[in-house]
Amino acid sequence: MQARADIFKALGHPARLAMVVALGDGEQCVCDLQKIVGSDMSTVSKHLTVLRHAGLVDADKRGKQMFYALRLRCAVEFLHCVDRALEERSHS
Amino acid sequence: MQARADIFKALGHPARLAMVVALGDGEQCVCDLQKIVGSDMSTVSKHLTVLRHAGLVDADKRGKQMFYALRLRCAVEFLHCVDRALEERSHS
DNA sequence: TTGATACTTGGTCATATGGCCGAATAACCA
DNA sequence: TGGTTATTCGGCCATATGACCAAGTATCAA
Repeated sequence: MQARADIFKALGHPARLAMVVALGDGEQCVCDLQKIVGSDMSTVSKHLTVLRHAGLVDADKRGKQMFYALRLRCAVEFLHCVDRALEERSHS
Repeated sequence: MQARADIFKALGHPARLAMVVALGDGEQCVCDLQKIVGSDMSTVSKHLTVLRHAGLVDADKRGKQMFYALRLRCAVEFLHCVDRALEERSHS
């Protein structure tokens, strides 16, 4: 149960979730992800470590850049359902 | 993004996730959920407040018991995908 | 081999989280 | 009314998290 919860926990931060959403469109380097979340690169890097440790993303170093790719695609689908729920809630 | 992350965050604790899984089979009172997670009832109650606040569960008081029910059914489906991923990982 | 770029790691610190305890509240029973 | 059960709320405290800065590592380019 802890391992399963760790996956949700990893997604439970706006910066990490935003990165996962971005990675849904394909791999990105840390520098691109940094532009998206807007925090210090060291902070972004630590967030990516969390995602990687949870098995949500894969890392691949090419040249001096590190490319991250989404591993758990179904996270994006669940997010659609979450968005629909938030949508409904905002209408009441 | 914060609202979306809050949903994942709410599921990001083993006790809360276990309760959500249990609620997947139908509503339960706090006393039943307490037996499942095994912590103090006040702790369980606070966890349920987190789940309720995230919109994951609904609460309904009947008599002296409070019944909680799962609202975001798709969480269970996503959990299946998570389990498959953990399964695969354990085989490597 | 010096310098610049792209990351990661370590340190520090404020804030958030999660646990239990004990007290309040609510509903029902005697 | 008084007692028991079910749940929530308010503290309190230890630990976890997240942010930044500064320093370290790796790769490429001049």
